[in-house]
Amino acid sequence: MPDSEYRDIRKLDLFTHMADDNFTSLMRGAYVQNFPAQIELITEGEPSDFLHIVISGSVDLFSSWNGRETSMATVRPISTFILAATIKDAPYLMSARTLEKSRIALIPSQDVRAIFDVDSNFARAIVTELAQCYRSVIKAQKDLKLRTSLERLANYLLRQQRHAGGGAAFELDFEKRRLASVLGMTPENLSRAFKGLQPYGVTVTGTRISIDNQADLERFAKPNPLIDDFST
Amino acid sequence: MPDSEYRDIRKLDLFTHMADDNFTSLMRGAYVQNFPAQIELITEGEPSDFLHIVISGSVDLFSSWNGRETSMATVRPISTFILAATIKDAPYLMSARTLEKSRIALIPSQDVRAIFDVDSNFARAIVTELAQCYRSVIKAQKDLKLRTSLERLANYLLRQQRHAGGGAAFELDFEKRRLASVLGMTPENLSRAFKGLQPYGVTVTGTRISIDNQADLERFAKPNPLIDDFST
DNA sequence: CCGAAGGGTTGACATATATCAATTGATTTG
DNA sequence: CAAATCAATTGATATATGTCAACCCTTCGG
Repeated sequence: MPDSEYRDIRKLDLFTHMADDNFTSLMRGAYVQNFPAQIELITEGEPSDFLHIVISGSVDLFSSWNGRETSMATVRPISTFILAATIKDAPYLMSARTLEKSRIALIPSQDVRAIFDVDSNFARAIVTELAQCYRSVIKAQKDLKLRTSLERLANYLLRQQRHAGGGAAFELDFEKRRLASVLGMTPENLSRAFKGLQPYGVTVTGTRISIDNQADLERFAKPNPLIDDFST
Repeated sequence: MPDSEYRDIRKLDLFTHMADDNFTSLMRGAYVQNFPAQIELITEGEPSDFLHIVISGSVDLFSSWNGRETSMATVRPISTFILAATIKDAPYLMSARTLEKSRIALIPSQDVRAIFDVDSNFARAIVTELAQCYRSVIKAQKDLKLRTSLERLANYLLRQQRHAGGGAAFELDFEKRRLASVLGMTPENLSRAFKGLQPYGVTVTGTRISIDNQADLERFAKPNPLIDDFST
């Protein structure tokens, strides 16, 4: 693993406070691999052998049941995924596939659990990370249960706008079909939802979104930090 | 706090492995209170001052947005709630109200965080608990996104049946209106959904459910451990 | 340049779900 | 007991969302 990647991983909240020895030992057992797009990295139901870290590219976490499939989240660099399964030594609840060419580090789960047992700084970091993940899913659940698809899209756009720097125009960082899945609707419906937001000053050109009337859209979307603010 | 309650709390996964001193010190700062039914214990958005433990009775965790409200979960004895907010020292994402006369222990959040910092067994237990909570919400999310309301009800009944011991007949442990909210539908729709399950051998009499044709219902519900098994 | 493939869009339609209003039935309360 | 509540149900209807098929448009490879 190149030194710069090593340092980038070390800087993750999860690893930054742990003892040097332990970090080194974790990394010794890890390996890094480049994957092409559309590769299924893990499959739900399988035992959780590795903690994954996305170094570059992006990964879609999705889930299937009875022939249906839904996108649960997208993981972007640099962050980990399936921490909970690793810690609990339980089967993956979600599958993961690369969305593009991606570089992924794999740390054997048993190493993570072993270091977790001896390094209390690491254990504490894991607590914070899991609490964060938990709260994110709760927010997603509130979004799903309390809002219509049009409201979900409107609030997604406002979040994405803020994430992109706050300007009136910005790019979607999803393919639309997957955005639809993330938002819990069909691609056809997403298309109509974009039209449904036109009266509130939303213009779409390909993946470029322009919010022409910020106040109007916000009045409709009614964003709420307890749902839309991912930092708390 | 009576001795028996003290011991019951001590036996919770969360507290069972921590040092005696630390547990005692946690409990010293705690207080226990009896609440009547329908009392709002906490309100979403408020700072998380206390970790709550339900000793008896039951508590509904719910959330509101734009005049709508939804039930997120029900907490039954003996377990804790809002651990994540306590740990992160972040605002509650959900409100909580007693469903019946309930006895609740309140542990100051800062005590929990302080002991968490010095007792690594406690920290580890918190990790396990949070990982469990996280996975439960992911399952709930899959349930919501991948299933129709009829399928959710069918699978809920199968889970509840198992929880009640596996017999063909059992009691709902929810008021129907709240079950509807938990399952993400209206009470009217729940009523119709019960009718919709009649062809699969489900009989409803008040809160009593009878599953007359187990195989039929399972064939329709297609239960899946990665969604319906709460123990993993 | 052509044609195939695939994402995106659109329209017509089907289904699922919510809403509203009215009624029933059980439970509580004076 | 009777009145008052409130949950549960039912029917009629509206709205939201999904499905299917067709088409458009871009991209990519021969």
